[in-house]
Amino acid sequence: MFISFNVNKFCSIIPGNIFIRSPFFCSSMRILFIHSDFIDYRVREKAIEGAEEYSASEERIEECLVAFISVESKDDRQVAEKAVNEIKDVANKVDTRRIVLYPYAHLSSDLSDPDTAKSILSMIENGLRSEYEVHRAPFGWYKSFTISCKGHPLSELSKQIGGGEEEPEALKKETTLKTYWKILYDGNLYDIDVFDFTGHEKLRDFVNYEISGTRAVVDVPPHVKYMRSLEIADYEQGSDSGNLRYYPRGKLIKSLAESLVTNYVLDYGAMEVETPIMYDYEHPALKSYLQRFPARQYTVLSGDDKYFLRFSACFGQFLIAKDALITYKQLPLRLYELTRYSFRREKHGELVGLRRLRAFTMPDMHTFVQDMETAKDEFLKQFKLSISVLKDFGLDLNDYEVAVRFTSDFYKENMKFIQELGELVKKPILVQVWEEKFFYFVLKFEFNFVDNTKKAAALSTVQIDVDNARRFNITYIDERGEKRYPLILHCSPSGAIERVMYAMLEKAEFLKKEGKKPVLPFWISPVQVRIIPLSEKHMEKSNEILRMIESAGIRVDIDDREITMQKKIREAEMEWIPYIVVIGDREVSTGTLNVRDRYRDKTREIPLSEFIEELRNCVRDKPIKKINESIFLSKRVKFV
RNA sequence: GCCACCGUAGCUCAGUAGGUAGAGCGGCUGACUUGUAAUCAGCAGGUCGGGGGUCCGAUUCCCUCCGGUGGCUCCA
Repeated sequence: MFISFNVNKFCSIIPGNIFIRSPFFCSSMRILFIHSDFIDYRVREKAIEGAEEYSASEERIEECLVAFISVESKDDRQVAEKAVNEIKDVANKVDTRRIVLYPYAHLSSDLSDPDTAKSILSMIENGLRSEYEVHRAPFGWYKSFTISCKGHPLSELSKQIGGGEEEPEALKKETTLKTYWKILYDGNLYDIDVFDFTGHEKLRDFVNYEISGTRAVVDVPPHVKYMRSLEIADYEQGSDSGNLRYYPRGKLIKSLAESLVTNYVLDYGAMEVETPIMYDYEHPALKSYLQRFPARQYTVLSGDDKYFLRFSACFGQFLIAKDALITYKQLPLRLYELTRYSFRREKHGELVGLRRLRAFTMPDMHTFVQDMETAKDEFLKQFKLSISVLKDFGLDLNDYEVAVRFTSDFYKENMKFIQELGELVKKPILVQVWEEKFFYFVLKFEFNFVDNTKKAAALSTVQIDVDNARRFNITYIDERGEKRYPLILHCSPSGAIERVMYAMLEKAEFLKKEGKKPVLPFWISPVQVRIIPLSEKHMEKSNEILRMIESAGIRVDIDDREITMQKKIREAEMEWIPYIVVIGDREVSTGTLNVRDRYRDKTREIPLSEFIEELRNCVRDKPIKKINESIFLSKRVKFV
């Protein structure tokens, strides 16, 4: 599942950092700017044979912009021109007319040959000479220098200038890409600024998040404290940031969530496959694709070979589909994998709890279809599938915001279809229209969860991909025996599993804010029933009841510790356990249970057999797994 | 990636105007044998995130690295 709608610059400006991105893609000139009170350099001795002739021995230039430059192996005239523009840009910002070009090999490990470097430096010098006073330190000499950096915010910058041919067409378009934002409601499209968001506050938060980028200043999102206090997951300092550890309860929740999504997708008609987690940088199909995404992946060096860790299951499934013999009779063909893990080296400042990780678990289904009509039909079905999946996680349409994005061409031909999506959810949705196709897809939706800090995170999503069959050479045989490219739907019916866990925890916090007790859906609660014996003499009866509940496939445990009953109840409540059953003399004699019910927030009397039947109904059609720790609380380890 | 703040016992946090630290919870031991969110007492537990510097002396001041968080930027 490739997900993108915002755009990023191919080469970014990161002050104070010279090595900006992975060197594996294309070469690019590197420049370090220092706005200086002065620079003073002395030429010592020749460093290389091709050193430039130079007569003076010392030079001092006052009040100038010094550009330390490394020319890299593939730099050319085009790069020189860009460099001229960059230097002009910086010179104007710091308001100086005096520029020192200083050849400086140490910014790069992939240098060009000396002749190329000299000619490119000359090109830059000539490009600047008409407007600036340009000084040039000689190339190919060892030099000593003293520099005085002004130290204001713009006085130190590093830039990387990419080669023209390496920059993909699609990325150039980014800057000129036009999009429109609308709200679709009751079959009408409204402008954002005239739409009345009353009663749709979360949608407004989502819209703000998407369009204006405004963010409320708030604390850590509440799911982070729950993720630790409920012993679900935790940061792992021994790994890279964004790679979490899961404790037994978290692992259980995660497994159950994975099973649920997988069951849905298999019922929907997909075939589960498994594909490698790392791929060759030099593979032709992947290479052309990867060029669009600057250094966002983990790199693995194995001997002399370079691999990247997958960021979705797309490659693996596309490479399978490419080699498969597919005929029109077998379409739609659906392949599915639950990627454990997908990897994205998200920026450090972006990582938070379970909301955004560098290693995450992504259910990813690809549906290959013949034509747009079938694609739309599948899109609609998968839209509904996604709603069902999220519902089982306790997330209904009020808990997330719907965004639909498409190209204007697609809209012209499919207005009714888009309106149908709006009618399905019966609430306003955010619409983004691209003037022309920029990504590989023409239509996508996402369900976005807005959390307690008013930040949005995408959950379910489906896209109609019109490009990648061609790129990966995936074909099917049509009715006339000819090879044709299918359309491909990318679908993650839940979004990343960790993100679903995040949404459930954030939703629990919303419940708490409403004065209700935070809780997880019954089927996914790591402990569903806790038995609390009133004293030691009730242990035997407690064990008996435990076995009966357990045999119905319910996760039940027993608090056999020698502490007060009040304390046991308090702790069970803090663990969000749905049902708490105290066993004392009354229960032993009557056989009726007194159940403390967290969903209804009350205690009630119920015969054991009825209680078991009720629980059994709650987990019908849901994945069932055994408890993942000792059933005896006295044997439990505290992980946090 | 940039900027800011934070990192003290297993957890949550207090404190030290520079002289190596304290509470609550948790743990252990003992008493209590309990009817729906914390029974009482005693004990143990810390190279004050890592490294470097200044100083007679650093957990405290400075630098740096790591980790966390917020903002910016960005998000296949």
